[in-house]
Amino acid sequence: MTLHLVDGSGYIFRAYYALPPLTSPDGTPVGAVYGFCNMLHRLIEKVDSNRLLVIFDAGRKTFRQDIYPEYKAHRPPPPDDLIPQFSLIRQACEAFGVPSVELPGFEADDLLAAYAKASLERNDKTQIISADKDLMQLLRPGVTMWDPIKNRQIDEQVVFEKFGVTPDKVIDVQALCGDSSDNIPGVPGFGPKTSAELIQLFGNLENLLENISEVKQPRRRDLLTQHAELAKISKKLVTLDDNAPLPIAYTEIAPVKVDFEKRDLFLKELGFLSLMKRLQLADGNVGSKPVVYTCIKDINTLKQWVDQASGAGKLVIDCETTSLNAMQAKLVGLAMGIPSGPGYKAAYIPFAHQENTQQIFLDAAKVLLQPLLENPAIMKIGHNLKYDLLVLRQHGFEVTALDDTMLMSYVLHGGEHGHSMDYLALKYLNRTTITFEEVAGKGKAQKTFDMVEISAATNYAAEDAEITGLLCNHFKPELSAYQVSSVYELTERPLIPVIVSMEEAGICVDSKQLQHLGQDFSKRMISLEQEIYALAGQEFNIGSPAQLGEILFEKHQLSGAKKTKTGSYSTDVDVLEKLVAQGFELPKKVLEWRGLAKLNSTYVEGLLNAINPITGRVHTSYSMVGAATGRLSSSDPNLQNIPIKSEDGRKIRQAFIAKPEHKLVSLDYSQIELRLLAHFADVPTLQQAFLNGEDIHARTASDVFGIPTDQITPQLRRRAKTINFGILYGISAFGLAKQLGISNQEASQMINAYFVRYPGIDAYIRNYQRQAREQGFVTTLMGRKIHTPGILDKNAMLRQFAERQAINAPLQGSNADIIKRAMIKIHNFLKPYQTRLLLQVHDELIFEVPNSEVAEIAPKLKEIMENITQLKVPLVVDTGVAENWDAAHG
DNA sequence: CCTATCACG
DNA sequence: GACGTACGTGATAGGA
Repeated sequence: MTLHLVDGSGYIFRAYYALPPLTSPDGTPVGAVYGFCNMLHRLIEKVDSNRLLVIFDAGRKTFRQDIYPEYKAHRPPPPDDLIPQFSLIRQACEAFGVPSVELPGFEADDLLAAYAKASLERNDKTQIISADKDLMQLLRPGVTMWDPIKNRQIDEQVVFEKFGVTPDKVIDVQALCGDSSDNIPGVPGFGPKTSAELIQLFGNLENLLENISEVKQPRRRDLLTQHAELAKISKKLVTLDDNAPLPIAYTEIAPVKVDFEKRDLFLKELGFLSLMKRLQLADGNVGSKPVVYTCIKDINTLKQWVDQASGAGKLVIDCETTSLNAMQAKLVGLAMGIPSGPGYKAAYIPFAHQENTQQIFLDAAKVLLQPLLENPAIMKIGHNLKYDLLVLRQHGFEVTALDDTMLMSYVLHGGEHGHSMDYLALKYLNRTTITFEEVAGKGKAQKTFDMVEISAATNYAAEDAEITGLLCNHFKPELSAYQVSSVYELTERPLIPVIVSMEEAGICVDSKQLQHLGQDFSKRMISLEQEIYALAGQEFNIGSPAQLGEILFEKHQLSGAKKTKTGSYSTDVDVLEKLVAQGFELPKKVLEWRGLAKLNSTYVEGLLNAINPITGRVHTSYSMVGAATGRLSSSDPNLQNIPIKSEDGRKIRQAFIAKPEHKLVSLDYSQIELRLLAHFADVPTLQQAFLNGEDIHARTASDVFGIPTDQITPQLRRRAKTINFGILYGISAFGLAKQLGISNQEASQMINAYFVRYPGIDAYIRNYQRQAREQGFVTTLMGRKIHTPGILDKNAMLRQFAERQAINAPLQGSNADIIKRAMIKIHNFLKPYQTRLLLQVHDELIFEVPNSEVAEIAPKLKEIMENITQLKVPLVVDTGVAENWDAAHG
């Protein structure tokens, strides 16, 4: 039986800093206690029915201060609101049935060493649960260490990366290089590299000190001779005392046994009711055997699973790959789930793990799997199937008949919460899943999935397949119960293959042209920099808002300083433009510089880096659940925010080109959200204006300002345009005033005039806000529900935010519905043609059309888009055909 | 890792 | 009476 030794003090500080400062009903601070209970619970589940001992520091004074008074002397005392929590945390251990110890005069680390020794003497295994580097010296056969933060085993390899030596030499290295966090001196001037090198050569500190003369470098010899005593003291300080007396005898540490009643009483007293409920739900899992997943390593087993899937008529699939970028991901394995009893059984097929054990060849598996995947009678269930489909297509698979649990969650709960599998598993199935980070690590050391051990990969991947199946069972009946079947069946689900095709197609970017642009921008930035430094009277980092704010508002004492919410000076466009209006040259140059910096880093460099080396094109990734309103979002790279407004920006857009013998064709819905507003709010004047094909902003200017259309100046038209957009966003007089640079009063008068001239708008706003208050969501043209949590919040700010969302969401969301339906219809229409849909930018579709098809296709696409639905106003689509995107957009 | 800024509809 | 103040996204650089 393994003994698990927990570094309790480490846990306390981690819990304290990870959580906001909660208080119990009686006002005691309990944030750290809460976090500690959570961690303790996870530990108990992890160690199952093995032995667990939590070890704490007893106080600040230990034998080490007698050796060296400066030891840990510079550590600040614990925060005030943590002090009362120490004893509560010891009570928590007791309440959870976990023994804990501490010993005055010794650190927790010494007790850990002593218990590990006792365990070794009896040939038991010890698992230390801590990330503390000072404990790494204890590693040896039989003593292992687990980092609970990074969720990984700390083995010799990790220790070597940290100290440059094996665990048995760690204390010697620490003695030489010291430790600033514990205030251990070491040899001044020696860092980790030097120390490790010397210990490698001499074996240990004592041998090194006896043979100082053999050290080659004179400086090192001097330092060692001079500070030998400090090194010896340092070694004493870092060496853990495994002779510390054991407060609880080794044999009395019993396996963990939770007294649920006692635990719940404790949690209730501290006000942790939701935690208590969560633990109660998990209680059934403690000590129970985990579900066993199958690893499919031979063709015969695979055949059995394929046959069963065939019989069941449904199959959960989940691809494991080397990358989140589907176009570049290599397929490493495939998890399958098949209905079994009330749940699912699940298996994992490894194809390409680096591990040197038997795996199935992808081509062999393909023979069995392909008929299943392309069979329209067998539903393929997945979570974010768009990704799996794209990966599978790159490996020669075709997949039809889809059900996607992520999209089900999206249509049921859009705006309410996220749609990641881990989150949904916890919320709807009360299941805590293995996270990707748990199997692959995180940060720089993160492994790609092919480096993960097959056994761990099986547990992770098969669990995902099982969870996906269970989520499908959970959500599928709800779709009709909540009347979102049609959005799911007619919009979201059929959109999957459309997006797959778009992402796979990618778009041509002229890299030569981009490089030239980059050079031009860089040159201009350099000369601007010189001018800016001259104007500022010093050099500084122009890209740093902090430094710029300091120069403008402190050094040069310019007026108009505005603070951001963190208290630093704001230097955004609005602020700088105000300064420019006062006649200052510096902010003008900075704005120009910023524009170029943005274009260069985000677009020139960003796009050049995004060119796929194999296809030579740029493949964005669309998120189908990124925006609560039903819009798509685009990332890696984002192709929905390519510049268009500035002259320089348009040059970026010109670099998006059609392939040879093709044209880019852009079709965009003209004023679609205003048309939807005219439709929903039933405003006769607006509807008539759209029916007449009038300039809508001029019309508004005429109506609001009471001036005939032919006398509208560009200035008035601009104001009307701003108020039109303002209405779409849930306007306030303040917002409009700020946007137009007019007084609140003038803005208020404009809004009043708007409501008077356009009866229906006011009712529209009140209607949707009422729906949001009564039902918690608003509904779009095609029945999509967009949740507006916060609409009843007692915090006025949050509530008003939700009220504005309730105004905007039906418009933005209906726009999304319309263009998504158009995309689906067009995708099917285009099957016999070479024309491909490449991009979607919310109200615009961009196609790559062979020259020979342009004349026939362009009008047909326009017709499909305009007739997707019948509103009280016409939908109008503008078409542009050209070699590049800028020219095509018109 | 978070904040400020800025690109788009 | 005060407070904050237009909707929805994603990428980058700086700085703790």
